[in-house]
Amino acid sequence: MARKDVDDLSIPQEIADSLCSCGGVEGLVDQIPSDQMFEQMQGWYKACADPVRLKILSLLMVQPLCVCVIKAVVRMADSKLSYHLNILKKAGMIEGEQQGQYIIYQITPRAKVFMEKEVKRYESEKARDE
Amino acid sequence: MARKDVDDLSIPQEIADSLCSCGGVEGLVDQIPSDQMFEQMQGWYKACADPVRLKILSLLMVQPLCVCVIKAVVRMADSKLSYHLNILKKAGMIEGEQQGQYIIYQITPRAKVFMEKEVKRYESEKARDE
DNA sequence: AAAATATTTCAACTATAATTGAAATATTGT
DNA sequence: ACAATATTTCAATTATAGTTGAAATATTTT
Repeated sequence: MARKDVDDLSIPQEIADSLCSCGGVEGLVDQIPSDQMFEQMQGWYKACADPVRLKILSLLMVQPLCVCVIKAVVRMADSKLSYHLNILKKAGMIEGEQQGQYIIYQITPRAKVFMEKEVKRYESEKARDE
Repeated sequence: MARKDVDDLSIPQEIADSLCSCGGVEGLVDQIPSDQMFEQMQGWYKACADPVRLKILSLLMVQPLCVCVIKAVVRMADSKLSYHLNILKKAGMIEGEQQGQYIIYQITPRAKVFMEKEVKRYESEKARDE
């Protein structure tokens, strides 16, 4: 079965051999996560695919903040900031709670773990490159 | 200076207090990475913000593969696949090398480290949720 | 209850990303 | 040189994401 898959594709011998030893195209697919998982993982990467949103996440790693303080740092129109906050909220990376006149946002524990790891990874790579 | 920043914003007392103890808006900014870093980090998240591209990365974590094998797994038009491969290549997450008739792609070491960590993180979170 | 402040929502618009199919390029086998 | 296969490139289109400014909502202060 696996052999057949591989033969049908007419691929380079080297690739074909190792493909066979891992069970052909079928075996390959068995070794990777499910489509559903890629679908879900994608969400956070989309949310993080913007420098302003990464900055907001970093700010909230320091402490919870109201929108006005975030605004004072990122300097953009209210509605624009609100749009980006909403994307992070929908992705489950931040949560907002009304406190009186203000809405205080905080980073979710899971997003904090993610960001801590990522900042470390990035910095260790940068350090190695120098 | 920091005190002034905070007063100008007229923010909730609780936030104001902790903002002051960390040096006001200025102090806050000092504690987060540079804009340039967010700009650079963004690149990989953009590249990963698509389930097909995540799947391709996972496939290449198993072994280097020619385009035709990747195509056999992800099942899409050549030009579409090529488009996504190019995005991963431009982001520095994969590299392609012509070998005869074929082009063999492989994941870069840095991208492999990233993906390994991410898959682990995702799975440990999923495990905790159950 | 009216005015002030903080924040969000909405609709119109602009910009960027993804898809499509045809044509181009590169390599191999005849 | 020619036909076949693998892959990319291109231009046109469609779809999605981001921006803008005005209006709406929520809360507090007067």
